[in-house]
Amino acid sequence: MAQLVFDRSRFDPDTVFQSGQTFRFSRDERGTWRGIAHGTEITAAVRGDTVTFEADGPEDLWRRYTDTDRDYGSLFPNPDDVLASALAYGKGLRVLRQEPFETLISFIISANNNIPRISGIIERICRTCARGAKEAVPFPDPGTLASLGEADLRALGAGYRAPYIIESAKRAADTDFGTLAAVPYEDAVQELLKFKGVGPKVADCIALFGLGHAQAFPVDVWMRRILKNLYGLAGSPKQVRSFAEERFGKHAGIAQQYLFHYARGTLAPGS
DNA sequence: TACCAGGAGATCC
DNA sequence: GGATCTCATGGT
Repeated sequence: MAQLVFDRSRFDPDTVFQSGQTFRFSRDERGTWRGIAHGTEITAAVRGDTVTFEADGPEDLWRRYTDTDRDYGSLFPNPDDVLASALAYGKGLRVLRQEPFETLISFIISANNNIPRISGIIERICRTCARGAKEAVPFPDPGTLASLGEADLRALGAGYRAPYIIESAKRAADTDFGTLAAVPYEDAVQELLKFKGVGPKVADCIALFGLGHAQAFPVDVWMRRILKNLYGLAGSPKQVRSFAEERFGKHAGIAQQYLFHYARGTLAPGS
């Protein structure tokens, strides 16, 4: 059993697990978070300013998963006013390093969808693939998921994304995600775009959350919202990405996660 | 009822 | 290359 103890300013489960990058965690009455990642059950208990993170497996895996060895403060030495506010607002937020296949399918489901529904669909998929009554069920491997029928996935609420999920699961079975994590960001995105249901935004989410490409900058409705309202920039997703690359540098994706969280917490929907 | 949600595919030019 | 329409589903 690996046990990691953090100050809440370094890893805050209340922020990380509600930030829309993972969909498999929930909080109990006592404030303890439970979920599953890399096929392993995780608990993260909050007591005052101390966070105790526990999971089976090597400590290295969970240090990498939580991205807690990296000093985010040093990544943005001279943030502009907006980013400075977002960094302060999201104190304790981290960009998780998740399983590529789970990230791929989760963000295919995320397209034109909302976070509570995404979580529900994923949970039902995991439960269906597990066929058991265990409390926590892992995310299925590509072969198991691909063996579900399109009708099965529609019955679980996936809607028109059902065929995308099956096709992409089949393709993932023949994909070496380790290689995609090692090649340059642009090359990884080109490869990810070959999956059905993966466009520019979803490809960036997979590159950032699943492959560790910190320069990936997913542009969604919230990002366009914050760039329009707080930066006065109303351009296409492509223009927004080039602005982000210039403004936030090679760790733009980490800035993006803070800006996303900040926008959802402070800006009005539809603004 | 119409609109929205961490968009993408298909089809148009 | 960009503009436009449609795509399930559940919540407001």
